[in-house]
This record gives sequence, C-alpha cells and structure tokens, in this order.
Amino acid sequence: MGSPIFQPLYQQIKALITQSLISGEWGPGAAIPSEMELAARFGVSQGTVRKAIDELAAENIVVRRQGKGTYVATHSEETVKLRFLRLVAADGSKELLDNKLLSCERAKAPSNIARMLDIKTGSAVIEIKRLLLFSGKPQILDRIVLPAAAFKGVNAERIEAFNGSMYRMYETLLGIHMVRSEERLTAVAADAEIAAALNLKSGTPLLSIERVSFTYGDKPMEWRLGLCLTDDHYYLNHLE
Amino acid sequence: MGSPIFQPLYQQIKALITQSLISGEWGPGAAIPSEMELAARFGVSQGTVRKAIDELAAENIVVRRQGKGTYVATHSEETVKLRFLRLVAADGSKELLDNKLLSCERAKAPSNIARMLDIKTGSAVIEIKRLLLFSGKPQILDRIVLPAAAFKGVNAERIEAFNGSMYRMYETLLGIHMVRSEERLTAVAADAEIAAALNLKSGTPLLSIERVSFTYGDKPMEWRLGLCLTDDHYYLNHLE
DNA sequence: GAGTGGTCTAGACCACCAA
DNA sequence: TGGTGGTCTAGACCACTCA
Repeated sequence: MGSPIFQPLYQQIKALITQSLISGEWGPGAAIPSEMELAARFGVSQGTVRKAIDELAAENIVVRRQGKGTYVATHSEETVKLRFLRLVAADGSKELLDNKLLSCERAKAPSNIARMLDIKTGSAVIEIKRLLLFSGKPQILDRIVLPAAAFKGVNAERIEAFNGSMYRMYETLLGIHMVRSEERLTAVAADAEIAAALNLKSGTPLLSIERVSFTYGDKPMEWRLGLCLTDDHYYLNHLE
Repeated sequence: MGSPIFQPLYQQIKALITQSLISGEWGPGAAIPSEMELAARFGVSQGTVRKAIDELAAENIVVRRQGKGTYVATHSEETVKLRFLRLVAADGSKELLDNKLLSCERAKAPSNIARMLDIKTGSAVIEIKRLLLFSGKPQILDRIVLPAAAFKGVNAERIEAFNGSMYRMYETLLGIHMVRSEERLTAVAADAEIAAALNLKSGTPLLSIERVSFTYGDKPMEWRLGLCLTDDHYYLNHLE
C-alpha cells in the first residue's frame, strides 16, 4: 500500500481554520465565528472544533475569551506586547523602552539572509537599522531585513509613526501577523563600528541574537540581528 | 466573600497525580495506571482524567504511548536525551559529545546560588566542575552546584560511571527527576583561568548560561553555569 | 483478542460577558 | 436574558501493541 495519510478530523479542521487565517478572512484582532457556527459550517461536532481551536490557542495563533468569543491573536494588545523580547533587567526593574531609527534603505539580499527568508539572492529587500534604549541607555543595535515585495510602503516615516513597534506596523499596514520565531544566539566581540554605535569599548562581549520570524503557514518574513549589551540585562529562557 | 477558590475537577485530578509523582509512587520510566483505572480511583469520568493527563503530557512530565500506556517521563530515553541542551553545531552536523570531569568537592553555598536553590547561605553543597567537548574540541566549561542534603552519595566515581549524564544519574541513584529549567544568558569575556581551561585567548567572548532546574512541585534542585565557546555552535531557541 | 490510548459525538450544566 | 467559551459525562468506535 502507499502511505495511508490518516489525519484526525480535528487536524483537518485546524488546517481549514488556518487557511482562513492565511486568506485574511479574519484579520488580526478580529473575532472568529463561534465554535457552534464553525461546527455547523464544517459539519462536525462542537467538541471537534474545540479541539482544533485548543491547538491554535496553545500556539498563540488565536486567543479565547470566556463569554465573548475567540479572537485572532495580535501584537497590539498590551498584555502580549514585546512577546518575543526575552531580554530582562538583571535587577528585575520595569524600564522604559525607547528606540532610535538609524536608517531605512532599499538593498539587495545577501545569500545567507536570502536563504533564511526563502527568497533569491540579490532580490530587493528593505534594510532597517536602529538602536534600542532601555531607560535611556543604548542596549541593542538592531538590523532588520524584509523582503521588499511583501513589505511595500515600509519607510522611515511609518516606522517612526509606530514608535518602533515593527510587528504592530506589519499587522496594521500590511495585515502580516508573525506567529513564531527562531533565534540563534552567540557571543561576539564588538568591532569598532558597533562599539561606536553602542558607546562602548571595542572588543566588549555582546550577545548576538539572529532571529527569523514566520507568519501563518510557516512562511519566513523577517530576518533580524540584534547585538545586545548584557551588562545589566540577561536573556531569559524557560525549558520544558 | 473571601476568594471563591474554584478549581476545575481535572485540575484537582492533575494535582493528585502530581502528588503521587512527588511521593514516588511511580518512579521515572514507570507506567502509571490506565485512564480507566485512575477514573475509577478518583471517581470521575475517563474524559476528565484524560484532560488532566493531557496537561501533564504537554509539560513533558508524562509520556503517552498509544496501545501501551502512560509513562513517567525520564531523561534516560534516547529520544529525549540532552533535552535541555540547546547548543547546536552551526553547520548542522551531528557530533560526539564527550566530557571530562575536573573536580567534585563539598563546599558552602554562596548567597547568590543559595537564593536560587532556596537554601540557606553557607549550607553544604556539592560543587562539580567539568569540561564538555564536542567532537573532541573543548566547548563548554560547566560548574554545577547541588544541595548536599538531597544529593547524598554523589561523587566523582559515580559521575564517571554515568559518563556525565547528570540527569540520568539523579534519576537512577536518587529518584530525582528534573521537570523544567530556567536559563539566563549573557555574553562575557573569558578571564585567564577560563581561557586556560578552554584553551583559548583571554578576553574571548563566551556565552554564559546560568541554569536552575526544578523537580516536581517547582522545587529548585540544581544550579549550573556553563561558559560556552560559540565559534562554530549557536544556542537555538524557538519563540511562540 | 484483550487492553491501552486516540478520536468523535451528543448533551448537560457552569461561568462569564454584554446588552 | 441569550450567547459565548469552559467543564464534565457517557458511550461508541478506531489504531496500536503484545501475548
């Protein structure tokens, strides 16, 4: 026999719901139909829809609100802002996050980044450089690369308008919602240029965070490299 | 009114099962009773037990095996060995992991570590130092601190016997299973002593990984600090 | 074939929310 | 008060494992 590709009903339902998310039937922040409605639409029981939504909720793709309904996850809510930022102050203090845009230019994708973004080497990209400041002190030098084709209209003015909240901007302006990220961390020494930007001595150890972010359907959409000063901050990670 | 501590039935069942794990009724690797048996024992339906076990399985505390039963998770299985090791070769190659024990001594807990382990400053601890080698090259300098009270009998000989698989040793010798860890990462410069141990130049940037591991009931049991060379390796992390 | 976990259903009731 | 998600039950059937 060939492979008997068995897939549970609820997985198929989950895939169908994901399809609707990809197609944009319900945008970020919007309510999706109730479990009963979806059950009727797909001709399955409410419990099966529930299990499908359970998984989507576990993956932070969707948010349940008891008594109200189920909503497409967004990076705009206060509670999940900075969802992907793992850098924490060593003394546990709350702190103000500020950012200073350094540049926003069109460029051609170098091969290593192109591979990560699943685009052709040399194709058009938007390259953004910025400085992140915690409580007024420069802490992170960020370089962000976006495929130009999907991110039309991204420019310095708009980034400033969103005060550096890139994921909120992607959602609001382009309807692109980031679902998950992969990060690769190493320790590097600051070279002269970076040292100048972060106002520290050349050779200072920095935490290098390379991140690729994915939208629905595991499509890579953003590459970024953050160089972080970890004198009074650390990267916090929970392993299960 | 006071707080109306409502707790769903399945959460209570989950807590009861966790209690049995803490008490050691079923050791690491052992099968727990079937869903039907547990349902009968607790006087609830099988579906309710199922939901409790679902959560335990999602937290990697328990492992389901279709057609066989549900088992207490262990660090001894091939599939989950090195579950907490996020360091990956940059070129994606598989590699041999080797380790060289440097020392294993009794000591007194310094205040910062004592706080993390929820024990008194100055109480007895076991301190282990070792070198991890990937494909023969020294890559990580590890310092491990354990509360001596709970880890009686840990010594160099036994560590060697388990070939450096600490978590396997804790389980087998002491019945202590680590459920989750918290890691704090920073970038640091190698001082002279560390540089010598890892055979590199003083000042080289290293990834510092401070880890606290917890057993059932969120009890901290192990502190460790790993200093990692990240020339041809990186720390891989998935964000959702 | 007996026993286990995995899926699916149908229906009841509860807790929460908004109008 | 009606609609939503959240819990709980009971029972049917499927897929997998092992003796």
